Amino acid sequence: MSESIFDTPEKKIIYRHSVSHIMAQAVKSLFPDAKLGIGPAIENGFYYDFDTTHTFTPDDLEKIEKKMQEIIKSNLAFNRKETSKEEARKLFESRNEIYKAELIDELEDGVISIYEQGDFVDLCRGPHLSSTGEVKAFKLLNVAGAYWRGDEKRPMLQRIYGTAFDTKEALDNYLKMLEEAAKRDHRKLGRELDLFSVHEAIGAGLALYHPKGATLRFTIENFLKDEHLKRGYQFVISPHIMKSDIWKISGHYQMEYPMYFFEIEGQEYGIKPMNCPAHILVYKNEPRSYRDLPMRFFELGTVYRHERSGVLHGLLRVRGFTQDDAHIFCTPEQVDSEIVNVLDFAFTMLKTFGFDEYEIMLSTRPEKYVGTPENWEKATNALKQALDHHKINYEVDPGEGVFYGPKIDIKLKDALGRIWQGPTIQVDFNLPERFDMVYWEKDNIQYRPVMIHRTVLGSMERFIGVLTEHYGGAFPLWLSPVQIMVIPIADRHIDYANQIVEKFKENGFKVECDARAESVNKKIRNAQTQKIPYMCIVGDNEASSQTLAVRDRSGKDRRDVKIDEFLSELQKEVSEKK
RNA sequence: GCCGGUGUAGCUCAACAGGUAGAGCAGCUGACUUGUAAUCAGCAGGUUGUCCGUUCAAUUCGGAUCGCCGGCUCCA
Repeated sequence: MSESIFDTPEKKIIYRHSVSHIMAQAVKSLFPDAKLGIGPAIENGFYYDFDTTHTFTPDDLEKIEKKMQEIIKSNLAFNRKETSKEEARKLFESRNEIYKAELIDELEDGVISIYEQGDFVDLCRGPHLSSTGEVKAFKLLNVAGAYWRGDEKRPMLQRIYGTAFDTKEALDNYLKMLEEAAKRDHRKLGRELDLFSVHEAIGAGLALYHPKGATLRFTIENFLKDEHLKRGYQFVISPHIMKSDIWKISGHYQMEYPMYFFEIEGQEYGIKPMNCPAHILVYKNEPRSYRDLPMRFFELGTVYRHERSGVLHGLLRVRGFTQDDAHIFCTPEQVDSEIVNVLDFAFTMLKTFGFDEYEIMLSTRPEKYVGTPENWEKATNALKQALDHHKINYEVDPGEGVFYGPKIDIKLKDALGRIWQGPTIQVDFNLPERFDMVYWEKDNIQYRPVMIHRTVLGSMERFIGVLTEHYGGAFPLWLSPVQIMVIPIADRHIDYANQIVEKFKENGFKVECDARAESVNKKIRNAQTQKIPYMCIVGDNEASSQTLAVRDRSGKDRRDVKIDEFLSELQKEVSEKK
């Protein structure tokens, strides 16, 4: 056993949870009317929810921090007490803690533990530190609204977030890490690297790709298309608007899916939020035999969804986005192998793009569902087996499947560790039914095909956003929108620089020439801040010997490099996608 | 959508307690022709997000609205 109070994940939780109690005590002493919500430890910190008529300001956070310091200084013991449910209820009701009383009501009968430090009492399972004086370093970070019990129909409380460490240095390092992460924010890099923009005049959640952003996207899309062809997918293309009739068949209309609707000559149309109905109609366009299956239809399908204004976030959450969408129609027997293949596809893609950190969730049958329990069981098992087949660690998210089928979600992290859903594999029993899809078996009987919805990147927008943060804007050569910057030292070297540029272009590289009448230092600095992988600086030496001076973005500098040798190096690097 | 914050030049930021806006970078012009992270000088650039209100006077105060930021809820 270690003496440290902060060296395992469990101990960190105890420590931070204790700090959240100290914060709650401080808040109660400064704002006695504040009612307590819940106050758990979370990854990298803690929070506590309060219901009070006072609105917390940044100044308040400082005051609360001061109070917390006092509490820590007075080294109050955390005392555990056990009591009955009724006693506990009485206690918290007498203190006007209606939220705690509600929590107690939902606890099972029996012993209930409460924790006290000084005059502060909290319903809590514990455990805690032994006394407040053990806390060495903490900081309150921000205040945000949060619905009581995460239910938007219930009151909104004020949540104060904070973090705590066992040393001042560790706290400072964490705060510094947050600052560094903010520099990798794709919204900041998107502007600095001239990748994309959003405009109030165009609308929230609607991104414009600039030439460099579009180049990056095309590179990814071209690669995606090739990979899909290799894996037996066929391309389809569908329109952006479709009559409401089809959204009634699919059910989006009745379930009030957040779509945009409008009218043309008295006929109502909806802008597609999904591509599936179109793909289904391609399938249904003629009779299908078991010999045709599986059919895999792929589309870079641009969809629009009315996302609520408060959820929009750079490229990571937008209202118009392009999914790398495909629908696989197969026989029940083919489901297993199709899922294995899709998972393999998704992981191969993530690996290619350098992602090694992601979370995988298997979402099972929700309360409201269509299809038979047997089919759900079968599909869920197919998903499980595919995960096991790839020896993948995953978590089960019980009841979080879509109403039409279970799914596997792969979640990617942004620079700050926030989680965004990327690739998804969903088994669907609903739409084949609603659209009355069939195929003819050997026995000349019609059967219902199984449908699998899947993306391997998620959406181009979200993927590019996460990818930008992942690389901090320094994309590997094959993805870089500008791969090489040629920098002539003086005007007399521009001709040679242009020859070099042509040579690179002929070989399929994305190259620019900085022929401005600026200093070499400035041009290098510029290319450097643009995170361009290679700079070719050319002056008298290079022009006379037909060579290059190559500087890479790590700052390494090589002289007298032969052009053809450099070209083949570049080609190798691109083909390796490193 | 909800809670809180915020909105000044293309970008990053100034402008004491209301007195009608300033810098650096970027841009343009000129000079310099440069050897591995910012050459110098000049010029230009804003009805302070928008609308309404309070006031002799609003970037500054109040309201509404739009956008953005942090959360919550919801999702690729």
